[in-house]
Amino acid sequence: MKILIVEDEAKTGDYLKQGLSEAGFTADLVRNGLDGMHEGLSGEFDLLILDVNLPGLDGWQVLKALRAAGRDLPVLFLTARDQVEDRVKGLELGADDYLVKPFAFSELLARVRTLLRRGRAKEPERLALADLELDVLKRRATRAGQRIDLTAKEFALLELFLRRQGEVLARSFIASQVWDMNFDSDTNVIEVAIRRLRAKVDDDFTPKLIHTLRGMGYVMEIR
Amino acid sequence: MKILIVEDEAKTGDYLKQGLSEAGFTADLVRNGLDGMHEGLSGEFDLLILDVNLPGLDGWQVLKALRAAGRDLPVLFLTARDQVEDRVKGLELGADDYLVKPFAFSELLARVRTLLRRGRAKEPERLALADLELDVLKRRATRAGQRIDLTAKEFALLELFLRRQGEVLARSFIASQVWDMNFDSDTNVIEVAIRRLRAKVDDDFTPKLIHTLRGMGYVMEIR
DNA sequence: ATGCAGCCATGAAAATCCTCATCGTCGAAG
DNA sequence: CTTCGACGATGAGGATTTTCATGGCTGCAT
Repeated sequence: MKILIVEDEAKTGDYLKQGLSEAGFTADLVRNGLDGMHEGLSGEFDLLILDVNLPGLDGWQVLKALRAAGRDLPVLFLTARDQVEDRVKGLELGADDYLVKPFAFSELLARVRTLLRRGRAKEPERLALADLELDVLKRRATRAGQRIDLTAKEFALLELFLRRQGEVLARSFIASQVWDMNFDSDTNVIEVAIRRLRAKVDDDFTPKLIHTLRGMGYVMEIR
Repeated sequence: MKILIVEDEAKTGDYLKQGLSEAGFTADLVRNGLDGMHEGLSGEFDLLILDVNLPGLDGWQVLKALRAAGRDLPVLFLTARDQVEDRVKGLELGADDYLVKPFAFSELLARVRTLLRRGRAKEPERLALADLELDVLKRRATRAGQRIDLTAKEFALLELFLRRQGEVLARSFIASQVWDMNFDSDTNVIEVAIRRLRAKVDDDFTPKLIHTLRGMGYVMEIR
């Protein structure tokens, strides 16, 4: 799989190239938008990692040019800060995912793999149950149309629940997914996290969606 | 490489066995101390992961029996809480490393790999510079004989500095090691972390050990 | 029916970590 | 030597996450 990286900052670019190579991809790096556009038009890449901030031709312009030329490869945007406008603009122009700098490399790798597997996303990825909705890309949740702000852990937990709705999730499973922890009952982080999530997602609404199954774990479903 | 896991709690045991198998090791699991001792005596394993809390024969007894029989394989202890006595007792009995539950699987994997690479530790692993000492196993730091409490990040940072003493560590490198982050200059977490570490390790002592190299990064050394 | 034990919920405090604004300092350039 | 700009230091504030203590509920045993 060939990946093109368009990134002007030397350290970040090298880091990405090396990391992706070590992960078994073929990665090429160019350091400005113009080269990025040319290479991207060549059609030999399966994925494009595109920094928004580039000298000269910026990321948006590169993306626009590629889409205009009918290039359909998946594009992962790198944005400098968590500016909602940036994200939305990128997604509208046809980016398939984005990542806010600074980010963990493992996170990037996960997204790259997802994009390569599923190709270009035609639909924004949305998860929902009853009137609760989660826009995974924009990292935004709403219930009954009301915007809900979530922290990182809350988001991870809710995403897990929504992806597994109707399934009973054991604490050990939740711990391994959300905390990367081998669960050993000497902490109640999970209960507390569930509490926080409930406060935001269930407390002021009906019907309740998060249910406790004594001795087993939790389920998300309509009752 | 064959690894023997002695763990009574089903979930934890299965989790470990599966995780280690997926990482390319051959892992066998037994659920009580007696079986653990017998399998351990068989001599066909390269590493032993041993829970302290076991019904019947506990982890310490198993370890003692193995060492008494002259078995020299590396042993990684799992302790339930961060009880200093437990750690010390385990290490005295001849454990080579320990891990406090709950733990991240990646952490376990890292330790397993270290142990398999270096074999039995004859010496407790200590890092030092001037009158600053760090006992990596006990996760304890002292300077001029005075005990210093460190948080997780502080510990990781200090360990990095001590392992690389005399080397100039660029921010991007520190970020990748301690934060698993792709560094992008829009945050000063590193400066802040250095500040906190200096407050504990350098502020009240002479000579200073952490030095700033403008435009390059930081070094730990005696000046 | 009553009591008990285990499990879970909950609020509050504490710890840790990150962000932000401001200030100081170093070094190059004039 | 002085000035300026960039880089780093620092303190305070805030957000998030974890720990802890307590109390309630459920289902089983008596």
